[in-house]
Amino acid sequence: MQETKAQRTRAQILSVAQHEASLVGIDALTLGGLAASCNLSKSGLNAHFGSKEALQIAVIDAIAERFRVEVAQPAFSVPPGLAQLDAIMVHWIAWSDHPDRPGGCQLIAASFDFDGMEGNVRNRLADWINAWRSVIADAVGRANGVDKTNLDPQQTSSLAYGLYMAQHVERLLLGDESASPRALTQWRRHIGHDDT
Amino acid sequence: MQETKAQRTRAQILSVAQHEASLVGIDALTLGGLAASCNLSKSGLNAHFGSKEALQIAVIDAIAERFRVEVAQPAFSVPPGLAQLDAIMVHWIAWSDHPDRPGGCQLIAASFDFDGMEGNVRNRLADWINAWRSVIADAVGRANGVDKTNLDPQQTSSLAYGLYMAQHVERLLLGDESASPRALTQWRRHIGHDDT
DNA sequence: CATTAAATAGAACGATCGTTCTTTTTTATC
DNA sequence: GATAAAAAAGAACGATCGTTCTATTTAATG
Repeated sequence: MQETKAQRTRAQILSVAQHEASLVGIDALTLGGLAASCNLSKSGLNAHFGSKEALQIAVIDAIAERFRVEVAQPAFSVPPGLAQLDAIMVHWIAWSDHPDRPGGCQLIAASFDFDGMEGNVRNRLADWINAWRSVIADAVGRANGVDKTNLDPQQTSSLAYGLYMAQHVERLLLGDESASPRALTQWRRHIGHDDT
Repeated sequence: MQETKAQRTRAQILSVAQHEASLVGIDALTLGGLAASCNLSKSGLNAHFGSKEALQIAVIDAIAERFRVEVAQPAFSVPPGLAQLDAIMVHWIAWSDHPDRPGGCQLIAASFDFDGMEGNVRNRLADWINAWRSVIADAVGRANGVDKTNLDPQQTSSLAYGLYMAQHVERLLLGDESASPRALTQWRRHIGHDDT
């Protein structure tokens, strides 16, 4: 057997942790609650990571990896241009709205929890946010070249994040089901992409 | 003496609580920590509110009242139109960037903490977010009449919130000092207001 | 299958949380 | 200034947190 028991258990913990983090936030995860959800003892679970901080970082990394598969890869299978910018937002919002994330995107929510903290978790999170920002900005730059547009990469990247966060709050705090399509409409208007 | 001691102490607690809430979040406030910052005992402080939940609601109300004075009133002293929309964002961002809020706007941060919860605190917060959204949307509607523009009130309100949140994260998590002016520039471009 | 190592359970720890109860101090009022 | 009321302090509570240590069970290996 190539895959050891520990690897399987660890993967299961991280899967459950991602689900719980969507509901309560990465910072509010507890070893005890997580252990109960995994039918593990608190110490048995902790043995896989060593500390809560290490667990949180592992959760962030697991989320980021899944994000790469579910959002980045599909979006960048579309050739550069406005259609790619459109695909980025489509898959990004689908990620936030996915049934596996009943409380929405964990990383965006964590941004507001950790912005006033210090430490490794905050730094790892900031690294990821920065990375995805850069990915979007680069896609905007390429779209300018391909489709002869003149979008500011920085500003467009900020706008993407803003629409994404607005959609999160409107949908989950205010219960506005039209928030997601509205964000997508707004994005398409800004980048000047006709969705037909 | 018109003002009783309890009223003064309560006001001081709420003032300190607003400051701490900016740093750690409304949900992470603790009676013990707050009491220490106010040179009060834990029970002495709690006697003013009765429970942590009541304290949190009082903090939200205190923030909302100060928001009304520092943001809404100045913005709506400008006559309706695009200049008023501009003033809304100027004062709103100044609120987020104010030295009294070293961790940024407490209500926006709380939106991501309480969106997965139930209870009175969440409801009070959602009420306030909805109210300010409506205020912006109404201002957009009036601007359309005054300045012959055709801005969608819902979408423009969402955009305002989005740019505001993007600015928060960029400035406080990523350390980007240009985030605030960039949000304002983006807002002016969208509403078509020339800042001269 | 026996042996060793890995994985997990269980118990206990110190710390901190919100809340409650009683006592003391301070404030307001006559 | 005496008196009653209000405000604050102090101690204790049960609960929950992350972490650590030891014992037990399970899995991997020769």
